[in-house]
Amino acid sequence: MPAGHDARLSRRERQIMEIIYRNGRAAAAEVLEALPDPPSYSTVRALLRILEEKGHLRHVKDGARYVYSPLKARSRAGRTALQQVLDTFFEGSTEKAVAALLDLNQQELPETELDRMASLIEDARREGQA
Amino acid sequence: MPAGHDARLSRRERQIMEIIYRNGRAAAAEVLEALPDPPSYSTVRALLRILEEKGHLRHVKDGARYVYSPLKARSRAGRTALQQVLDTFFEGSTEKAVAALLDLNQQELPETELDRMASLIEDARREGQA
DNA sequence: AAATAAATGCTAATTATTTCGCATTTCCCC
DNA sequence: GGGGAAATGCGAAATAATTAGCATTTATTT
Repeated sequence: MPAGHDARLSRRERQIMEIIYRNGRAAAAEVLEALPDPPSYSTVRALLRILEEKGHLRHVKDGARYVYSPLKARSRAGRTALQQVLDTFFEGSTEKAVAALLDLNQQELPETELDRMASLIEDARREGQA
Repeated sequence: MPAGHDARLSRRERQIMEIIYRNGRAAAAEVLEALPDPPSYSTVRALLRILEEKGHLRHVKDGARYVYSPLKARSRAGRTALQQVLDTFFEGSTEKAVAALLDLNQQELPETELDRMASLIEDARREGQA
């Protein structure tokens, strides 16, 4: 299995998967609305069908329409994606990635969140000693 | 501009960009070696040419061969990629992303690195107050 | 300087992706 | 339960991506 969420996805397929992970789930109309350079409704539906065939999505009926959600849990997909970014851009260094992450939202991090992150690091310290 | 490093890249293009970001720079033969489901040498060269035309890569000559490197600095590309992962999988929450990051390399984080990360958080705290 | 080795340039073909239209089904409301 | 609205299913055309071959250029070695 290669890198990324799934390196084998095509451009549109990946765009759609990202939209659905963001929303948690979505119907064709919502995906269409969120797509850059949006194609037709038919096109979106075709891609959703393909993604389902490939085993990346499933759907449930909600009235007349299909609501799609990812087969792979967001948390697991997120870990995979993070690992990929870590290896590609940060030489596998957790520290460098954390530094970049803190830099992203520089001014908007509330005290309480900083506190919790400090706790996370203390937890990791104790884990390491165990 | 859409998400990811560049959401408009095709599957192979993205694979190649990731390899070059990982290595810093690479010639065709090295890219070929690192590609999953490796195509022919000609194919790799064609894609490198395309990526250069599109403005993602540049090359310098090293003896007979071209050595390619990204036009966009790795640090900047890394920030963009992180932001994308943050928004797609962690609801934009820095805290959740940091937690996942610490979880990835659970047992392998040396004390000194944990110390430095704790300092980073303290720095962010001071920045926030400034 | 010639021969060899190793790289690139370009063109053309195959394959995959992306796209949309139209027929059909499903739901919802009166 | 009939009519309208809104969804899906399917098939097939157009576009984009991927691939490889062969001619040529560039470097290296003897």
